[in-house]
Amino acid sequence: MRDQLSLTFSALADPTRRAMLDRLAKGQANVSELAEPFLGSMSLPAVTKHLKVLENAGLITKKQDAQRRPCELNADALKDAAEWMSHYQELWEASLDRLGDYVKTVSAAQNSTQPKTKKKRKTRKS
Amino acid sequence: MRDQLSLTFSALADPTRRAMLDRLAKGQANVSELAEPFLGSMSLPAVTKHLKVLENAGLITKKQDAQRRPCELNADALKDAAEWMSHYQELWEASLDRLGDYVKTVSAAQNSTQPKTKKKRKTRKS
DNA sequence: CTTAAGATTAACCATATGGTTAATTAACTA
DNA sequence: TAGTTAATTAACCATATGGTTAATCTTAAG
Repeated sequence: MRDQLSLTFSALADPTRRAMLDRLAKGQANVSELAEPFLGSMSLPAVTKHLKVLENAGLITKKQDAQRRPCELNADALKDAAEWMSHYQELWEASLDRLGDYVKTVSAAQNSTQPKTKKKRKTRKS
Repeated sequence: MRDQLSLTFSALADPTRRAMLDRLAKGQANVSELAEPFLGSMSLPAVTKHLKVLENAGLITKKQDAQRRPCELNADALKDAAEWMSHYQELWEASLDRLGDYVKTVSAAQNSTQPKTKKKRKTRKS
């Protein structure tokens, strides 16, 4: 998955890895600390692999402290992904507006004695 | 990949699919229209599969118009993912602030040694 | 009725992903 | 030195992903 944006989204596409980032958002943690919530459901090498994915995506960095590997979140690596998504924000906000309009319309219709009927129109021609 | 957030991020983790969403952000398009930019590099069934991924993630919907399948963006499906990422925004802004502080520090140091030099201009963002 | 257009499905293949257990490395500790 | 702790690497396995070609389906157009 060559491009950076794909690497980022791919790294986020796993609940274990997102939980690890959530944990790191509260501060540094070494591997066994990060692993602790998951050791009931997966092994330590599996955790190592997840951390490798996050590291390759640039979302975390590992330091060294004796045998420990304190991991640190690099929230900056989320910026490009967030920016990509922000281009769509106006679109989903627009759809929320349309929902709001619909709610208003229904509400108005209920209040009126002669509700306006909406014609259903078959729209041709994209 | 059971949970919705993973489905969404996973769907976004491919440049072809992101390009398709970008196209759909400009309005409806049927499958062959969406496929057109990629037919030099992949077959139509491959396009169908990508669209299936987007559809399963709820990011697009397909209608029917004779043999055509006009696809529509559902930007709303990005909201949860965007919200998840927004929790990290303050963190990367904090790191930018630290960068800003660093730049100021360096700049101040330069000004003290070379009082008449112009301030360094920060590189623009896209 | 036959053919063409638009798209999907089926069958298949190579590689990636997410997990395992066992072995190994690295650094502290008794 | 021997043992323990923290983490990684190796080898392996099952399933998912992203692609292919060939066949199929559906609807429109001759």
